[in-house]
Amino acid sequence: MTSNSCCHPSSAFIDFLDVGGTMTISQEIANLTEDSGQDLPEENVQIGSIQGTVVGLRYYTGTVNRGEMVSLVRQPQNPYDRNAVMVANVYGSQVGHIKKELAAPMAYIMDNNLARVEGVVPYGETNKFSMPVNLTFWGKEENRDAVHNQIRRHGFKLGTEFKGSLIWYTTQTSLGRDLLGLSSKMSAIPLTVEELKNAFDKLFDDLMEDKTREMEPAEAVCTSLLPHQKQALSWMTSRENSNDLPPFWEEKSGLYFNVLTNFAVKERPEKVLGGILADDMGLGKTLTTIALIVSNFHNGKPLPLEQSVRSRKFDRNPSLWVVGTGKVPSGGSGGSGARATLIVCPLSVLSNWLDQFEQHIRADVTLKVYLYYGAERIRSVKLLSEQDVVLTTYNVLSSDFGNKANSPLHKVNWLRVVLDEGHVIRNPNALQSKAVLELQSERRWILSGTPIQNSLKDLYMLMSFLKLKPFDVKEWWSRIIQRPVTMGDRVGLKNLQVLVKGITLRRTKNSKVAGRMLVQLPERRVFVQHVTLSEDEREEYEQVRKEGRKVIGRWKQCIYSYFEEGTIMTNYADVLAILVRLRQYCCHPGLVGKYTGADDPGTPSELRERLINKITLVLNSGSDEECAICLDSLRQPVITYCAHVYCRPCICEVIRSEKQARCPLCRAQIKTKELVEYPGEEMQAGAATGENWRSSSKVDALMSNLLKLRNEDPTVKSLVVSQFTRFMDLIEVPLREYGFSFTRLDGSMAQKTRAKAIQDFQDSSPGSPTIMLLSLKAGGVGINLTAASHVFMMDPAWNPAAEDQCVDRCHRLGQSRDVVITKFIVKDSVEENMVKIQKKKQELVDKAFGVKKPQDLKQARMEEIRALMEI
DNA sequence: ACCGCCGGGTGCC
DNA sequence: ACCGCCGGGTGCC
Repeated sequence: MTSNSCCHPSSAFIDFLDVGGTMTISQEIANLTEDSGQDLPEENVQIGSIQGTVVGLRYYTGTVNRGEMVSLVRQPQNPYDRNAVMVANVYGSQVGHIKKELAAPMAYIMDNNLARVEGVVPYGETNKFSMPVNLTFWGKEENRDAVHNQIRRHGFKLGTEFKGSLIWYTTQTSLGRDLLGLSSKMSAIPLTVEELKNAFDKLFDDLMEDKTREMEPAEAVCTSLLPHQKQALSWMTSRENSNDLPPFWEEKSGLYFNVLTNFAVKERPEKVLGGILADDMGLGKTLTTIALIVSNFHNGKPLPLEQSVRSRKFDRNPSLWVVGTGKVPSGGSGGSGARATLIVCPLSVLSNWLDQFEQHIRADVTLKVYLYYGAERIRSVKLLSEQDVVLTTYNVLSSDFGNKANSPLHKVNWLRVVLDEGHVIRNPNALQSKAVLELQSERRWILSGTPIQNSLKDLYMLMSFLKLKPFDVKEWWSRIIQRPVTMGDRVGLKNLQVLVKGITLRRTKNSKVAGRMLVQLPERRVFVQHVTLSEDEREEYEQVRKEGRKVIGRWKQCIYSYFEEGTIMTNYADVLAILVRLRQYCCHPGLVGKYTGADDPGTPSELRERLINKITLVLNSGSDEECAICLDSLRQPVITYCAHVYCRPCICEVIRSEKQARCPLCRAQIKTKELVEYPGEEMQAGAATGENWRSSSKVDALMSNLLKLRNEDPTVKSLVVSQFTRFMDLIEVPLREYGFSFTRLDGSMAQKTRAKAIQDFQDSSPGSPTIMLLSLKAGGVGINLTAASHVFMMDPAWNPAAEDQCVDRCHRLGQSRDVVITKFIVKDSVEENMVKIQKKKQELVDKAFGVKKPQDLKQARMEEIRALMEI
């Protein structure tokens, strides 16, 4: 028998998808040093099993069924025995305790994280005083001996399976075995990596059976819905009005029974009203949601709205944004009386929601929309409850939640909570995730174009938000879905598919309705324009390249031979620093700041200098870095000693809320006084946008394109995209000089200015800006820039997906012209190297999964770094 | 608990 | 009998 650790597909290969994802540099660096998670099969093998006894049944109310899964919880504070191990059922009710003799070694194993213990009660469910429990130990291979020894020292012995249980339990599926706590070594042949990848790809591909019924929106919606939007509306409405039991629950002789855990309760499990709308970007999730809000109030009736002869007064500035007159009709709200829908979204799409409400709701009806945002927001539970819609951001929500005493959003009983770009709550440790879980609502929706970012772990948070019992508790999610699936268990995968299918609607741009494409988008054509540096530029570039090679040469040896994690991280950051300089030279020599070479971090002041270098690098990389806590653009950026960058308020909140605060990205200990601030721009070399401005080959190439375009058709609008905001500063000079009207959007802009910039650009009246300077990641997804039909990519990004997403902002629903994309690449430079890496990443994503094990994953990362160093 | 364990009652065959 | 045996009281951690 081979060991479990050798050939099972692991979640690592799913994580590896991230190469095509949208990682920021600091996340990339963090990933190099991080272990790849806790649930890799290598760390999650079956160490052994033993039958134990649950005692003290008569003192507790929790009951179990034959074959039911139970959880084991340490009770170190138990006054009778500090080794106490409590046994609880799926709803968390205590069933009893593990008999103390066995609890003693279990306590040691659990407290020292040698293994996780899972229990299943095989029979004896009606016993009065005690019952057997099959215990299975899961943990890292390296802990196997320690666990076995510990058990043996107390006079027990771990076996590999339970004897006799199969006599009455005939299910031959691996799930059946799992329910008994049996070894899954006996399971059917596990899925191969390819099969699992395929299954994963298809996870959200719904065949649309039962989901093709259409529904007309309420009259208050003045936009006519496309067929697929009517289908989504119909499906969402039926999800909200459903009386069905949640997935995997059945009614059996007056009891409600969960077929996966064998758990039964008298009370009907709470209905899960809502789900995941996972349509591709541009299919109109926002419009569909607006239609849902006004079309499906209580009892399947439309939201009662007053008609008004007055035309709508539209004013963006006041925080109270009421469409029409302000009176709330009293009648018509049946049931609980909950009225308001809360929409939580990233800052970048806030204005889009307002636009869409204005655009799609008839001007003569009264829809109360309150923008709960900004310092002036009114924290009144009453006011919020009386709205039809309350719009807010993840930041506002978590910042209110942070001040526990005063979070009005958490005191309202919402009719509906909608999480836009809901995948941002994928990290359960983030404050905003916790804040979102605490919201009280009858119905819950997640809107997301990318419901699974990189692994199953992300899905857990979504289940948790939807309150899909028992998957809202980590242990049950892991036992029933995550672990079986990552170990290639077919039944586990089947369950996952049933689960996802029941609550998700996903269509892609390529989906078909009755044989026709959902949406026919205009073409998009990509041209690469090679730029040759002038002699002067080439000379400077070569100078910097030589310096860089010298620095890199110094570490190459230690990287090529094996490497210490710490060294590799700092070196990787330094390699990136050198590369940023070269990339800047390719764009414009005026971009390049002074490079302060980094040697060993010795004294704190040197460390400090290194950290300042690093944060400067991150912020100037032009990638509009996100804070990993709020997942929004960095505000008051600070860097930790472990070299991770966050917003100061976010990380301070983390430090405040935990006794032993740890870095959310790498779990290193962090302290407020060790945070290093970004010193600001003053140490930058002046970008020379003033009198001594000079052009560059790339700027010349851009300008000649723009001028030619204006000659051909003066109404054509273009996006000029760069990762370097200071490059955008430089480009502004010739744009002005040649009389272009332009606007600008970058990560540093406040919400108001952003919205204004987008609005101005989208405006088609004569004299409106024809060019938008756009920083690659500004604002994230969701922004609508369909006025543009040309995109100029000034500098290549590490990540091809980031470029695609950027193009998607104009190549989406509403675009009437073909979209032409021009990518500038400097010949014989780091940029060509980057294009190669882009291609490699894309290949990996496409055919993917040649990589299974974390070692290979690390190897792949190393290959990438090596490739990067070939400058 | 139709057990094990405890401790009091008891004591030839 | 400083034992064995009996049978009642009792019972998670």
